[in-house]
Amino acid sequence: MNAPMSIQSCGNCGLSSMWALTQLEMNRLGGIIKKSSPYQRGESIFRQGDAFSSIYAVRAGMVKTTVVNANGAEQITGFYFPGELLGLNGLHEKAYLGTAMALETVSVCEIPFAKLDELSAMLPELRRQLMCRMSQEIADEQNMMLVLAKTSAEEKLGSFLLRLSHRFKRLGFSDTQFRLTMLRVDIGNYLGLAVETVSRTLTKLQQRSVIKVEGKEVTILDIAGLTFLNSNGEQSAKPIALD
Amino acid sequence: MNAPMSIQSCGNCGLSSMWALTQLEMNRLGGIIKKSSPYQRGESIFRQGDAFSSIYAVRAGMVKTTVVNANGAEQITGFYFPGELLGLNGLHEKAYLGTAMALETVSVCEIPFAKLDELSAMLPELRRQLMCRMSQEIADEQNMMLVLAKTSAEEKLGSFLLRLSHRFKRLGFSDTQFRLTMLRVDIGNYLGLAVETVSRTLTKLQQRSVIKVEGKEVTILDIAGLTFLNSNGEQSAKPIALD
DNA sequence: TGGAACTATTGATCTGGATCAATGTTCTAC
DNA sequence: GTAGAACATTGATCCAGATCAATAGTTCCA
Repeated sequence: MNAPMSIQSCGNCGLSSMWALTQLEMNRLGGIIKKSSPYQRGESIFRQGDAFSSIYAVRAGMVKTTVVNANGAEQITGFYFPGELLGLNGLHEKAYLGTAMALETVSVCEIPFAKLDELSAMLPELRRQLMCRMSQEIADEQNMMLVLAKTSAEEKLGSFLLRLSHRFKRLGFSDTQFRLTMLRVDIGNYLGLAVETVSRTLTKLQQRSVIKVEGKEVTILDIAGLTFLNSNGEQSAKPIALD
Repeated sequence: MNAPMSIQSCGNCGLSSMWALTQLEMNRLGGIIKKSSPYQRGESIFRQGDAFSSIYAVRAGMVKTTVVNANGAEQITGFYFPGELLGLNGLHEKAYLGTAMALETVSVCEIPFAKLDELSAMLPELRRQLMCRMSQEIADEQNMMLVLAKTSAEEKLGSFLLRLSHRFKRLGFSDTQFRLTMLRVDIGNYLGLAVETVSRTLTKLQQRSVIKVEGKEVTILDIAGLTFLNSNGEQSAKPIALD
């Protein structure tokens, strides 16, 4: 069983399966969705400051979102998988608060928000799904805040790998063997660690036979070991919280 | 000009002014809102794991939300001011993902979510406001992630104080003099710092005449100095991002 | 196919903040 | 009021991870 070279979702924007909409609802939604041509690695889907008009559903490939922080440096705010929504944080500002950039060849569905809003008045399930997605995004970020606030480099990387694992599984891929689409420097940036620390920590976990790392390919050998990590590299009593 | 002993919002749950609804909409919304008796310090409004049924609008006083993390320790996920909404992260799980606890005497409005959802089908502006609030919550948390991921103790505390300052201002209070309702240990927990570091950093900022601290009362003396902090305690070129 | 730029790993050193410890201060309840 | 508990500050020490530096491996394109 090989890890995929890149992740692809199936169906209409990956929404049909994940949104649990009726056929009628899907058809109506389909009517407002625009499929755009694929983005190549490094291309941006929208940019910080652009006027907000649409949210985007990732169809295939991975996307990172970044903001330019106080010092003019780029800070990564998230990685997005197929089926996930981009741009949900721009509603209230009428502008995108960050830049969404393809990490590999990516295709997305553009969903004009005004139309989605109209439609959601008529389709209760769509409205609920949309709110649930936003709720999930809030919950997910709170989870990430926990990781950032409390943990050692090992815990941060452990949680990071577990989160990726869960999301790959949700997409129907192996949850024990997958590809780190993003660069080491991106991981460090996201987790608040120096690249060197990311590298060293991956090596350390490999030496302890918790994971195997070959370039971008990662295999989780001991998921319990990864789950029960604590700041001393010892086993802790309870798993690291997820989702 | 004295700092308030506790913050109180005016109007119907503080929603009328902040939600920009028509009188009709407010009346309809008012019909489904329950006002509960005040909570005393330390009392919880809802608890992690409770079945999700309502969101809550803070009317008066400050609230903290916490989750129990992997090690059984309590981790603070946010502080909430009057006018802000609690429980938005529970939608998709049908359960509250954390505990909301009063930091002082607090009153809230309970808004049953099922009814709010129904109503939002009919009232476009209400629907939009609700989504905007969720969007804002997402944006706010991303901002917090930036603080947690990148910054030194000084930057973290600087950003924290600035965020508080902005929110007090939004409520119509002084943005340069206010009361830290939460304990030092809460601040440390929230920011991923030891209590001792919080204390030392506040002292350091005071010695540099950026702020004045007297117990829970804080005065911002040099808002630019606080804004332009970077990890060296030097001035950086651009302000720390907010909201 | 070569080499320039980018990416990753590993080593050596330094430092900011955690931790441990002691003391001071502010609440709260009786 | 006062005692005890809870909270906050300050000092001393130590270590995880940042930073600096060198090298090795990859990718990309001319």
